[in-house]
Amino acid sequence: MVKPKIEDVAKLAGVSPTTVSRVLNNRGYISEKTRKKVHDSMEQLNYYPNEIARSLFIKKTYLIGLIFPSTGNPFYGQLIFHLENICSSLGYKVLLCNSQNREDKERNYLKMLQMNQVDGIIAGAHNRGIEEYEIPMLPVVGIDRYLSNKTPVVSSDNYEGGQLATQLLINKGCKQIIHINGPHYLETPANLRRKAYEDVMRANNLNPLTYEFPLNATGEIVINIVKQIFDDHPQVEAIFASDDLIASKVLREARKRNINIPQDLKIVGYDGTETTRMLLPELSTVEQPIKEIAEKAVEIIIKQINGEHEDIQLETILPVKIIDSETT
Amino acid sequence: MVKPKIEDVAKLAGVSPTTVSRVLNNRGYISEKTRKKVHDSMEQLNYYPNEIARSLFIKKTYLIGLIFPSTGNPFYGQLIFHLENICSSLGYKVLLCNSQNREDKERNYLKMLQMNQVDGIIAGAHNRGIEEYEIPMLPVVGIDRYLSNKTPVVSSDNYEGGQLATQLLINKGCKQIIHINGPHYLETPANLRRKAYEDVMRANNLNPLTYEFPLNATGEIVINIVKQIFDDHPQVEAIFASDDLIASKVLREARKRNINIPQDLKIVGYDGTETTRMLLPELSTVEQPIKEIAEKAVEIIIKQINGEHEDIQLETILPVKIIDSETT
DNA sequence: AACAATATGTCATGCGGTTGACATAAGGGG
DNA sequence: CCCCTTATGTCAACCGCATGACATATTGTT
Repeated sequence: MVKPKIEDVAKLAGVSPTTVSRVLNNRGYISEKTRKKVHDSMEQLNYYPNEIARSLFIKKTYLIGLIFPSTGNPFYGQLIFHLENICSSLGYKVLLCNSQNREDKERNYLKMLQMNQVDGIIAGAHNRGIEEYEIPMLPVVGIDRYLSNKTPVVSSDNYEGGQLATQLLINKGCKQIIHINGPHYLETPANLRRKAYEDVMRANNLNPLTYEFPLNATGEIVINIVKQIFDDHPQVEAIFASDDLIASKVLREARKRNINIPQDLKIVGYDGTETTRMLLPELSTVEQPIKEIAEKAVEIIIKQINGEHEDIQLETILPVKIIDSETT
Repeated sequence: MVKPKIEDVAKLAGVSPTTVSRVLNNRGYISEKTRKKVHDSMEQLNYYPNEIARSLFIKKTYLIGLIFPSTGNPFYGQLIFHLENICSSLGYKVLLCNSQNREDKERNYLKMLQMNQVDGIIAGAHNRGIEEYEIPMLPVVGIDRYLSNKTPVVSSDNYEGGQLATQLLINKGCKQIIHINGPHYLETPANLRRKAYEDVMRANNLNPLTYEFPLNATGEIVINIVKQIFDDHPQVEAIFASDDLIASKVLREARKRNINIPQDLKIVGYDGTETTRMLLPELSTVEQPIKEIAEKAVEIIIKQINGEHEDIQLETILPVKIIDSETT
């Protein structure tokens, strides 16, 4: 029992292959009677049109490649969930790639996606020095990453997020506020969080101090930096971490050191994913509009795919929301 | 500038299309000189072999479909990460499907995957009454779900997990132990957690008591049930939740009620994902071997794809590990 | 009765790549 | 010098489906 093809359906229905194809694609004149006959035969044979063959002919796969560091990360997991969801509702399928922030992987995935003739790529991972994202004729959208100077980017308002977080802490009377961020050299809009923090600090005549952790930070590395911060600055009043996982480490370490939260130390994280909000609702954080980011990204990629290049803006920035919870 | 094809490469390299194909597939005799010429031409033209065309001919796509409720969930997010990772290392690509536990979605995805000629499907979502998983000629593996009585299943040792958790609580002197679980009617190996709990309770002359929450539980529903448990049984000594997210709600509510943990109330969750361990390391839990589950599942699907049906066992059960942390 | 609209069939071509059959040519070994 | 191995080319068929061109019926309309 091999897979049935159009020919088999036609034979069973007593019509010509062309007629079956016409039914499948709603082309030309088809009577209700034969339409039914054909559909019945397809069901009986358990026939499913071969999308591969179809794609080859129409030169379109309805496939979109997603390149992100890892679905295991709550932020990317939720983002990818929404991306897939929206794509699926529009008839697009999704090829998943976990780049793990590794340049070699990213390159290979890029190649693979092209070989598989994807209609577009949405990427939220990017190691410097991958110019390969400038792919002639292939729509690409970046999420929180500048992929090339022609690639549209969607991100939340990282600068505003940094402002909101820093201002909140200042408003609550903190002066010694430390920021923890990823590596500086990475050219991502997320760097704006740090810039906003530093700007706001200076505007308030306060000294900014940013600790950096290396990329691909393991939990170990992060906790070491957190410990170091507490050791270096025992009188720190607030810590603004550039993501919730780091913030949770800070929270953990502070509790271990019997520091009163929020009286003696205030903490603000970043992302506000469903998972974090569920597991750690007490954490104050800057919530990213993950679903809206996904919607925008898909909207733009579809526009590109459909050749509507006019009304595509290169940069889309969505508003964030600060959640003033129990750690502030 | 359309996409180059073999013919274009051949022309540029000054050889015949067949020769290019020979280079690509390492067939027949090829001199090092022409091999280089061909590769140079491919690079110059930015040529990538069209996998769609290739797939059509060789009747194999190297695609594997993944159907799970949501990448947003930490457990599935991590599981999918590993699945994709392993598949990718074996030359397989992954089509992602978020079924959201919805029967209609699941059916559509199943159809879609067949139309796209996937080589196999790994599914961890299953609504009762979908017999469509019995797909002739299409390898399928279930993770923690019985998909059909011929479909191999991989899961962690849910019974042992339930035993370990319950026994731990009993060993620590608890008598009033309540269990929270998903709906009973769902035929999943996870039901064994409940069975183990009830068995162990009875074996110790204790009364088991299981609270069920409906499927697709929103955070709201879960927190309501948790509140109800505390209202109904103020003197409860321990709660064993069938996943960490629920356990976190219990923990949260207990703190809100100023119940001392672990002195007055002990809590054990289930799953032990990286995210939970990071955000809520104090939570005692039963850790599933997520990576190993993924490895087994892929191993089995590949064996099926390669037609090695002999040494495939229908049920694979992997050991769990209890983490005795601060909530016990 | 003439004509348009509807309904279906036949046939050939192409999407991009693979493969087998067969031809041809150069070079090396005996 | 003959034969075998190596290296490459030509050609046609095929994978499953879409599509355009064209032919042929059967209806219904005026």
